[in-house]
Formats: sequence, structure tokens, C-alpha cells
Amino acid sequence: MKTRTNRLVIISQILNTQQIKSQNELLKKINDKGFNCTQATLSRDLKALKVGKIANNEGAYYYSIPTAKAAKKISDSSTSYVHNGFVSIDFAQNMAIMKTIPAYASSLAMTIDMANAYEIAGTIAGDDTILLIPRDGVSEIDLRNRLILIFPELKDRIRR
Amino acid sequence: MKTRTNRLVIISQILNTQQIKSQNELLKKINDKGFNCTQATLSRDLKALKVGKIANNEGAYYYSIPTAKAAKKISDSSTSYVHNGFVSIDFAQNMAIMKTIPAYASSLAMTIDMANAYEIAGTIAGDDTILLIPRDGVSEIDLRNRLILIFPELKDRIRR
DNA sequence: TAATAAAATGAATAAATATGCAATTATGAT
DNA sequence: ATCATAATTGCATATTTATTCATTTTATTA
Repeated sequence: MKTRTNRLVIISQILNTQQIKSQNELLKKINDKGFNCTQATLSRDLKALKVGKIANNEGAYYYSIPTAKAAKKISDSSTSYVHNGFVSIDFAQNMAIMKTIPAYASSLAMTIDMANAYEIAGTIAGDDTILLIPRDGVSEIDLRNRLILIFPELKDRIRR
Repeated sequence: MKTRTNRLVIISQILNTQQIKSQNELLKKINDKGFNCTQATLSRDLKALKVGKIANNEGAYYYSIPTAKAAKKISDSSTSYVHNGFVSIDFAQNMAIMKTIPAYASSLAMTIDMANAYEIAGTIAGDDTILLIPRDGVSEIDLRNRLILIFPELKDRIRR
């Protein structure tokens, strides 16, 4: 049976696995799967799914379903952040840049400093950002693992 | 002086602070600021900035500038660097991390400091790395454009 | 089940966005 | 400076997406 809900499911599957760049392109794929509908319906479907249109590296635009990642970000900022204000962590140029809830950076940085972790040469905290400077020779993985030791609850949030 | 780069800066400022839902809406704001251009130009500008259109919680669509996190490495460290030691630049968590030829970081950072760029709150230079800290509210695009103003020869290496 | 309300859809079209082309302006090289 | 090349832009229009209105399908209630 080909109900609207089925169609929405298929659409989100398609958008999660392919870079679709127009509704007509999507329409063809949807028709191939046995749904017959028109562009007008797809326009409404995409709105219902809150699908956005964003650019990839090459600058080509494609439809994008709000990802689990984005959803997570939203839930992070509203409710379920961990106790110390941790929001996210990024690695660049062999440093770690940790984002926190506004105003939480210095207390979180202090917690890190007090752990006396060998891997961490020092920290610089702003309002909602901490820069973690690893010692020479310390890899990103080493740093991640150390942070997980300090904050076990980060385990599921720190890996890609 | 109202150059294209100026316009791009203003556009990104607007998009970072307001939820703009159509190019005509943006066109009015841009015109108010003294730029006169047409919708066609804005269409091209948005593409150049890789602006996407995404839904907010209520399901209304608005333009969105890609975040620093989503932006990826934009320079190629294998090609020849420019005269002042610049090698590459990366953006993360709304900061810029600039790599230079070894020992060139502090002199390059000094050049940046002397430009007295509003967008840049400060710099920290190591041996071959400079951390550029933007002022609150300054976007990655603002920073890129400012750096291009300081070092015109970066133009092709700093923007996609 | 029949009657009624709500939701979903297509066809046509409005609205929004992108683009081909020609003109203009900026950039570089000699 | 002068010429050549590349970048930027507006206009007109093509392409893409959203919406109105009428109709059909699905759900709800008596």
C-alpha cells in the first residue's frame, strides 16, 4: 500500500543517501518506486519534512533532511547537556577546541586543569570556548581518550 | 566604496542576525544600506557564499550561512605560499587558525595586528601558527573578507 | 452504514530563484 | 599607458518551487 506516510519515509531515505538537486529529479525516483504523485505534492512533502537545500563542497545545491546530528545539537542546547556544560569538541591543527554553554568555559577548564592530565599542556578558556593545547607528540586520539577518562559521560559524544 | 566584497560582508552579517526568507526581502535590506544591485546579483552572491535555505522550528524557511564547522579546509598546502609566509588557513568554532612557514608566524601576526582590523579582536602567534580571534558577532565570512583586504593576494586561496 | 469533517492531491498558475547573453568594470601583463 | 583577459552585473527569461482552488480520498461520528 502506498500511503502518504510511506512516501515520506521513502523520500527521507532517498535524501539521506543521494544528493538530489531538484524536485523533478526526486519526482522521477519516487515514481520509479511506484508512487505516483506530482511535483506539487513533493513540494508539500519537503516542507512537512522540513527539508532544507544546502551547498556541498563544490557549491552544488542539494536537499538535506535535518540530520540526527542537528537534532542532537538542538537537544544538547536545550535540555540534556552533561553536568559540566560541555557542548561539543573539535580538533584542528592538533589542538582541541571545546565549546561549552555560555559562561561555563572557565569552570570546565579548571576541572580539566585539576585532572593534571599529562597529555594536556595547558588550556585557555573564554566564555564558551576552551582551547586545549596538547603536549608535543600527543595525538588527537590520545587527547580524546584522556578527555573520556576525565569525563566518562562524554564517551558517546566525543567520537565522530 | 561599495565593492562586491563589501556587499558579501554585509549580506553575511544580515543573514547571521536575521531570518531572511526571500531574495527580495534581502534585496530591500541591501538597498537600504546603499548597495544597489538586483535580485540576479543576490542569487549569485548567495551561491558564492554557499548559503542554504533551511527550516526553523516553526517550519518557516530562511537563508543560512554554512557554519565554521561545516566549512572544510580551503587551502592547499602543497602549492607555493605567498610572500609573507602564509601557508594555509582553517576555520573552527568561529576562530581562524593560520599556518605559516616555520618562524614566520609572529611577523605575519604583527602585520595583521597593524591593520587594526575591527573584525579581529586579537591574535596569538606561535612559531608557525597564528590563532585569530574574531570579535563577538564577526562571522567566518567577515573574517575571510577582512583577511583578503589585508592580503589581496590571498584572494584565490582563502575563498572557494 | 451514512453523513460529515478533515486530509491529501492534481492541475493550473503564481512566486521565487537561476542563468544566458551582452555590456561594463576591474585586473594584469608588457 | 595600452592592450588583453577576467570578473561583475543587469536585463530578460528560463527554470524551479509554492500555492490556490476544485476534487477525491480518508477518517470520524452518530
